[in-house]
Amino acid sequence: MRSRPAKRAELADQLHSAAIHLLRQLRKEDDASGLSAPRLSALSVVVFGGPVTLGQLARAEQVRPPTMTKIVTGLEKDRLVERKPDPNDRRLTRIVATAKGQRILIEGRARRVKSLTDAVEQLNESELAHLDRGIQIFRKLIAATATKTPSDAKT
Amino acid sequence: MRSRPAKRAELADQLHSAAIHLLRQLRKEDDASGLSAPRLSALSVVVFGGPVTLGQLARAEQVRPPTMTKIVTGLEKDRLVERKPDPNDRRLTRIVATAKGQRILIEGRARRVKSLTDAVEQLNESELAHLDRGIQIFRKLIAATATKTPSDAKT
DNA sequence: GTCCCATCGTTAGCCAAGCTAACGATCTCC
DNA sequence: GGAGATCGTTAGCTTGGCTAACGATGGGAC
Repeated sequence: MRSRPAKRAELADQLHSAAIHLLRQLRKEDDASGLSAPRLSALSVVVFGGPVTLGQLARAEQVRPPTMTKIVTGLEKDRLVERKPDPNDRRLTRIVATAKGQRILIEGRARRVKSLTDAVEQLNESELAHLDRGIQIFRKLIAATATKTPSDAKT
Repeated sequence: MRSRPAKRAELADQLHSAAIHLLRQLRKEDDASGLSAPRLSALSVVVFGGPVTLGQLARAEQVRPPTMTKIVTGLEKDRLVERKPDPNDRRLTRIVATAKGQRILIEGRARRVKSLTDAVEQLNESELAHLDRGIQIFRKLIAATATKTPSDAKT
């Protein structure tokens, strides 16, 4: 009894669909925090990753520099981060989180995933363990797809 | 050794982050198929859900009617779906998939999740089983958050 | 039968987030 | 010191969200 061949593609598909619907769900929580998913994610990198350049941030978030410029500008308007010119290389822009940014990140993130957290609370021990293992695999998959140079097929 | 209390929030957070990065990854595959995630998802409902009204489609995809109008208009321009007036109730717009739409859905979906499928192929039996279980829980969580009336906190 | 209201989808107009192309400023290396 | 690389921004486009408002249709109440 080998692995059912069709099952793997199915799993990938289910994962895809699940991710879409999860994010749609969570987007509804954004109103309260005022922090969209991209901003929350970027702010998280800044808060935990210390001062980073805009380019590093763009690479970390896997978007193009102009996109990250917009996101950072938005965060800056809300006083959540600050741009600081690098004294050694003035082409670079160091981005640091403000105190408000650090506080809002924690609160906002918690609020955004509140309904998800609530749902997780309902799980029993066994389910929790399975979820844990599943997420590990999940993350591994994402790392794999990321390194698989997605658009190389054209080359 | 009880469940570590912090662990649950952490898991929710990891799941959130993982979903964001997965979708960012997959978005890169869109170029090839020309089908973005929202269009793919809506087309899927039309193809497998038979003729549906625009309102039903909007509810199924959890977006507002005007948003779905845009998405359907986009799909219609590409000849993937057609709008058909309902003969019994002329307020309604029945949306049906064209033959091309059905074909493209299968191909596009496969291509979009190709890198993910590839990654899944690399998993061993044990990992596959864990992923399977994890996804079941995952879907259960999403269903739970959906019914938990996300924005009721304001009421 | 004729209003009155509910329902449905669209239009108009806004915003966020993604992209490419092009540019100015800066650094580096020869 | 000049040439070319690197960095971030600007400009301009697309898609996909939203709300508000509207026209058309349907269904009852009277």
